[in-house]
Amino acid sequence: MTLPNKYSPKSVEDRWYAYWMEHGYFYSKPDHRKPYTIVIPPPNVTGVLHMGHMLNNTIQDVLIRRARLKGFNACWVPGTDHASIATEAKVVAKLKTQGIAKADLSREEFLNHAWDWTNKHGGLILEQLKKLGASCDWKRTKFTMDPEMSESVIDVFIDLHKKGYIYRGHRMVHWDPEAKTTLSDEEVIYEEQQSLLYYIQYQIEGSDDYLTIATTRPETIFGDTAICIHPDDERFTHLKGKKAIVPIANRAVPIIEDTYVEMDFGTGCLKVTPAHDPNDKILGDRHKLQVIDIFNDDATLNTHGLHYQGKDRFEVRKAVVQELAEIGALQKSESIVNKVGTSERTKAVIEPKLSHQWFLSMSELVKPALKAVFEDSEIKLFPNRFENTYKHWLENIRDWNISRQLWWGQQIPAYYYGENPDDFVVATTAEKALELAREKSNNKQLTSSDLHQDQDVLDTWFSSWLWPISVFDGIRNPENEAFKYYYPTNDLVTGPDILFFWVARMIFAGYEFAGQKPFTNVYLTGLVRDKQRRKMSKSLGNSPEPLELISQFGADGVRVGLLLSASAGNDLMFDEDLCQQGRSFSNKIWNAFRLISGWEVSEKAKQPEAARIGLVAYDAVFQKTLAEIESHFEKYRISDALMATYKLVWDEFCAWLLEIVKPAFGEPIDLKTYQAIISALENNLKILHPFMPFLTEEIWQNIEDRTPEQALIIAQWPNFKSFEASAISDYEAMKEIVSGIRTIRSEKNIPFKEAVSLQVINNENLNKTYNPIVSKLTNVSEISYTAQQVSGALSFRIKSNEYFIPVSGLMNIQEEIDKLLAEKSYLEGFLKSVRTKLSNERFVSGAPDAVVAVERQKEADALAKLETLEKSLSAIKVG
RNA sequence: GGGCAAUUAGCUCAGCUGGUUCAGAGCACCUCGUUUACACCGAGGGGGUCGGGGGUUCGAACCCCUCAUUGCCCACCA
Repeated sequence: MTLPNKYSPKSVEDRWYAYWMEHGYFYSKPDHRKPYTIVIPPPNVTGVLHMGHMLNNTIQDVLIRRARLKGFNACWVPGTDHASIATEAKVVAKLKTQGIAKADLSREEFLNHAWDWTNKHGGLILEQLKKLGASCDWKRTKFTMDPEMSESVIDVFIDLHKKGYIYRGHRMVHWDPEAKTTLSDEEVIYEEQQSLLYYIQYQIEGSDDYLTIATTRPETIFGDTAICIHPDDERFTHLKGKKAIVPIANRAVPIIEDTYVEMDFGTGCLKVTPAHDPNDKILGDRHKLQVIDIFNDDATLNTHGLHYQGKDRFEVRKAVVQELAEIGALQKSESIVNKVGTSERTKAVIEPKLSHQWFLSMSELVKPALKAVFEDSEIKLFPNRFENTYKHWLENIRDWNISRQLWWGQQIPAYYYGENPDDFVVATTAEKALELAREKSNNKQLTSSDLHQDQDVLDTWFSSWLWPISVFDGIRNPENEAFKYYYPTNDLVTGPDILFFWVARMIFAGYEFAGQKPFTNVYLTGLVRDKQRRKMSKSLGNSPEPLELISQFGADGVRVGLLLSASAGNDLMFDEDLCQQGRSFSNKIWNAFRLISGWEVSEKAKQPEAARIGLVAYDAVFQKTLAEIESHFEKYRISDALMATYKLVWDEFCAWLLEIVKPAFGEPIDLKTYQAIISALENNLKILHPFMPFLTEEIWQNIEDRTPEQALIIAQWPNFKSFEASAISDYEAMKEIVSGIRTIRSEKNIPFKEAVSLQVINNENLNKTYNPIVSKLTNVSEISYTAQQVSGALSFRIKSNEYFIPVSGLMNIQEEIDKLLAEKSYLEGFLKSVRTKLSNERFVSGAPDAVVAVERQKEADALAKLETLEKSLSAIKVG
């Protein structure tokens, strides 16, 4: 068998993915095993894979593959989200390029276009995930608008309405003038902006006097219905009970008094626009003010805007300022930093707007979600600092605006039958609604044409909050086998940006509709940024194309690269060098396999002693690492688990063990060693597999012919065995000796081929078992023991042991002396600090005995080593 | 304005209960090396007042106070 000296992922990855699919390893159905379940955070159905998805899904795949190897029935449910605002916006934009306006279409026609779009682009992202190696149970793929998923959403709406949690209200909500829909509080992002604060003069009715207000939104003067002053503000006592004239609009509005006004901000006078500011709305309610809405749905001005009718709000702002200046009503403007709400999806500046919307009362739903995290520890967040954020949000939660003025989504199952806003019923179908409506209205004559379904759809999150339940059909059919088996799921992996949108709400839904938590552990990943810490964005062009990265470095290389520096909750500064490292690692493993596979095996050859003891020691190191990896995973320290695996394979397996057992050139390897090495390699492949699925399966299948039942993906995780810690420490001491000899060879340019001999003063009574390894790795022909300093030799010291390598020819005595003196002075300093500590009575009496003993040991070691140094110095000077 | 977190080597980050894991890892860097798996390699090496200041303690990267810087979350000051 000849193998290329570089691992080429391209030829391997598709082949193994197809093999895994063909043999159904990803598919899960309930059985006697314990389940391990993850539901994917469903990406937007028309989205494309970005680096955030790569990170997020790599972590999920690592967890799933590991669980599979550990004997769990692993089930990773994939799917997509209909993302109402984003998808509807895309469809609207696409129609626009075809010259079709949404307004010209019926709801049904529009939805047909939207479904076409979804079917065309939908699921592309899931195909991309396959390139990454994601081992999802594709047979369970769900879409939040699948008929049964939508049905669950409607059922839940009706249930909550019955319980009295859902209500319809006339409220001030966040209006996105671009998407022409309301948004929930969470969908509004406040951004700091440099704005101008305008000082505008309003004439007092029936006088030449005027007052000045300060505002950042002069265009809303058309909606002014009062001026407000603080009742205690002595500057304005004379204005009480009077009226002011709104400039341009030339309307008189009352001057009201309210303690809400801050006397030191602006001028102390506030214009009140109840239709366009939440605070003004409260003031307006309190003082029974008129409400004048001046905007159309797209934030152009309506008839109240007079000659500005039909123009956009920002355009009008400039024009109004101009006009105010011309009529002498603009006193001044000054620069100010304020926060402006923008739409999370469209980035449009939000307009507060009064309208009828559907709300979900949160006060009851929140309770079990708080208890689950803070009392029962049923759910854990990683890293746990997010629990604070979670708590704060839950404790201050406000009712959830769940209606959206869109068509793409689940239409609200409310049917109106009368003039009154309360004349509606809620039902799964129009037929049932009619029945209910006849009952409620006491009007048996009502017909279906008298009923009108609410035109709005539900917030996308109102379907995705059911995801862990609804993917197993647990809403409609809670007794089904799959739901009972897989729910609650185990781990959720997602970004902190959707902690409120999604994670918290899934917890609400879990307790409310399934009576149980939806998952146990929430792993919150960081954001993937570029190496200058900037967010990845299309406009900056700093986001690498994931599939290109995969073709460049291999999926395994990219996975390793992403995971190496991604600790939970911390942002990841992505750098292609990381993928480079991942690819190098792939190649290293590949070449280790090449080496092993090239060996000729002899049944007659005897196992060398070096190989025998090397294998024993490696076994202990492997077990120790296995335990470490386990502990890292328990704490969700995935990058640490990977790093421990990386070092085990690269350093311990490749750099040490393989060098120890490697037969001489042209020589065969003995069967016993060979078998042990294969077994060690196989164990390594198992623990590597979650991180690097393709490469490991490739090597695994190359080691010998395997049946589908023997595939690595479903192999058994290595067993834990006890190991002797002392074996490891002796082995580590051996490494120090090897390193000491290599250093001398390197410093003195003694080539490896030239054998040297080693003489040892074994003060430490070091285990000689490892001598064969030392000899092999450093080409030491003979190791002998002595009690005397050796003259004419280069030396190094480990603890109080001294090692000599006699050299023929001249050696630089002064250099050796300097080296010894430097070591001596360092040691003296060290000894002094230890002794200072030990001579401190309070340390000796206060510190635990073990700590004091350690210090005394340090002192003894230092003294012993100093003694050997002194001897060497005098010996070398004499010599 | 309120809250949370971070600050350790050139970069990215560990450092868990204060003491043998105590100043570490990986990458990068420098020197050397065509040793029969791998230059996507090997051997060796340099590099940090643990953000500043104060305190507690026998002992502090770690606990407390304070200042600074950065990031995130929340909040209706026009």
